[in-house]
Amino acid sequence: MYRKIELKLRTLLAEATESYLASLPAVSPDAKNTLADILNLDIPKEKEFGHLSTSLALRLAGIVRKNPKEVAAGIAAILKADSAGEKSSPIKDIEIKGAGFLNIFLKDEVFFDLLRFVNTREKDFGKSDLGQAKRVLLEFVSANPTGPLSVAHARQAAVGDALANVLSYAGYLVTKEYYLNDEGNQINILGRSIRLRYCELSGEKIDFPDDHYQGEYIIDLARALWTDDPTREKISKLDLKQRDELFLEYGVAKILKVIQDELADFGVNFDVWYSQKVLGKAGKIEEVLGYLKKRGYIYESEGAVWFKSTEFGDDKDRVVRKSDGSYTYLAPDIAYHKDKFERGYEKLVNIWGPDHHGYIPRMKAAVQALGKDKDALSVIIVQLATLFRAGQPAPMSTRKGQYVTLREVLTEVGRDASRFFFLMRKTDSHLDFDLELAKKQTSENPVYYIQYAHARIAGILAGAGPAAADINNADLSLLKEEEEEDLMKAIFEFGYCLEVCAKQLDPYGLTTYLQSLAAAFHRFYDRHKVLSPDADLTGARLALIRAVKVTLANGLAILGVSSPERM
RNA sequence: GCCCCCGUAGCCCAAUGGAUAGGGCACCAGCCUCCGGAGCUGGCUUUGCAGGUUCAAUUCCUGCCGGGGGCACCA
Repeated sequence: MYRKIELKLRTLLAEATESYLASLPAVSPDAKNTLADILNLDIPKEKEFGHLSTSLALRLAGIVRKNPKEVAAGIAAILKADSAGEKSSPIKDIEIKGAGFLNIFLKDEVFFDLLRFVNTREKDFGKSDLGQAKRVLLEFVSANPTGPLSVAHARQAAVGDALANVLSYAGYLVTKEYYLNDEGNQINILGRSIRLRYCELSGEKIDFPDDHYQGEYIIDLARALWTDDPTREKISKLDLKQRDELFLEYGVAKILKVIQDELADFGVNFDVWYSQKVLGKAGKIEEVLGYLKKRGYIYESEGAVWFKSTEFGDDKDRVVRKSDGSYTYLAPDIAYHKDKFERGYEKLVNIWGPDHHGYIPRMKAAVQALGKDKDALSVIIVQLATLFRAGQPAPMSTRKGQYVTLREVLTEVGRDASRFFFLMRKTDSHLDFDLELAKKQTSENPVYYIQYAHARIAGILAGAGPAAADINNADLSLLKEEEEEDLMKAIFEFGYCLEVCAKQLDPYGLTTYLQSLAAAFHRFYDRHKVLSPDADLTGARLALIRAVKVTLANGLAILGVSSPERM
């Protein structure tokens, strides 16, 4: 709905601008060519500046060497003349303000259509064709199955899932994928960690190395094997290599199950779990190295095999096969990304933790070595979330086995609050997560503030009786109060907000949007009564608040937060 | 050594290069005969420093200061 209006206005503005340029005596051909780049359309902060605004004239002024206000007046005059007689034009009025801003006011009908659209289409409200059905592979979390998920993974999961929803609404075809590092060094260490704990239980004296997994859960896993008589019997008959294999496979399977359950309880579901082991078994690593070698991006030095990533802007070349013959993480990763492209995805989005940010240049290099544009891969770095409890930061450290888990946060503050809080800051900014605030059921807590607005509307609609049934035939022209207009504008802005989120590959903007929408509703509610003896006005207001409810619900759903009818 | 994030009011944070830099907390003063007071209204004080690009910089670039975090033939 927003997108439809936006595209219409863009067309009208472009046409008017072209006519204006044609009317000038001599204009460099650049002016017309750059039009698409400089034609911005924004929702201004101040309502006196219209529903939508463009600084097109300011940008164009320099190119055509004219006064910005003059340019604005020229374009506005043509635009007004063009849309005056045309019924399909959404423009009610255009004003020139400030240095040369073109401020566009939309017809009331646009907003009435909007309300009817929202109340009819409900869950579809907010969807657009921005993504042009492009296939996107969104890979996130992808934590090694060597322990329960941490708070860092929790934020990545919240961001990834919400972003998937944002992109789906924006018209992309999104697949959510978890890359499972189920072999390699860390997994071998996991197997050995369990074995050592097992030996310990059998009474053997062991030396548990620092770089092994220290967590309690390793002991629990070992104990489960030790206390099961048939299993213990079976293990005693295996040789050392077979034992290691058993410990490793058992550990991965159990921990993977833990991770999957945690994510499911967090409301995050993946479409694909992609195994590194399977990738390797299919020979894709050798295949991609051969492919790169043929293209001249592979060489040997110091006994190791190197990928010439400097060719594509990386600081230094990177080892893909170590001098001991084993692969680095990079080798299967290049193979994995090649496979993503081969599965038909045009756009790859990876969500990584901050410990991987130095990894971006080499992965971008790999993508280019595979013959793709470097923009075919976007990497989003999710900065760490620091937990606070009563003003004190809670410690987190993956290696020491002393970290706060997703499970703990989930248990303490619940799914809705935790998912919302993880999204409250820009994804690549640090986030302080206040556990006490997240648990509070007051207006200080933004989740409750928004959900309360939703529940409040549900309460009114429930109390409206038969008046609510005929919502789409209401006379919306009765909505004339300032707070009513503010609400309609806020609903209109939903599509704009989603578009910005999709373009920035960051869902966090929705959290502030929803807070302001809820605030606009509470303000309206405080000043005007929905249910009144005036049946027509009641009908119109019911239509309005129902549209608010749908918008809140859609926004919350995108973030993975529920929208309760009662609280 | 290299890299990433952040410096906005007493505190926490907004602002896709735009117009008078927004909101919350706290503080002070108000609002229930009325659809949920988990709400609303009014008041108060701000862009770390120095340059640069631009018609326009909180935003982009360079340097510095301060805070947080990360990286090495680990994943």
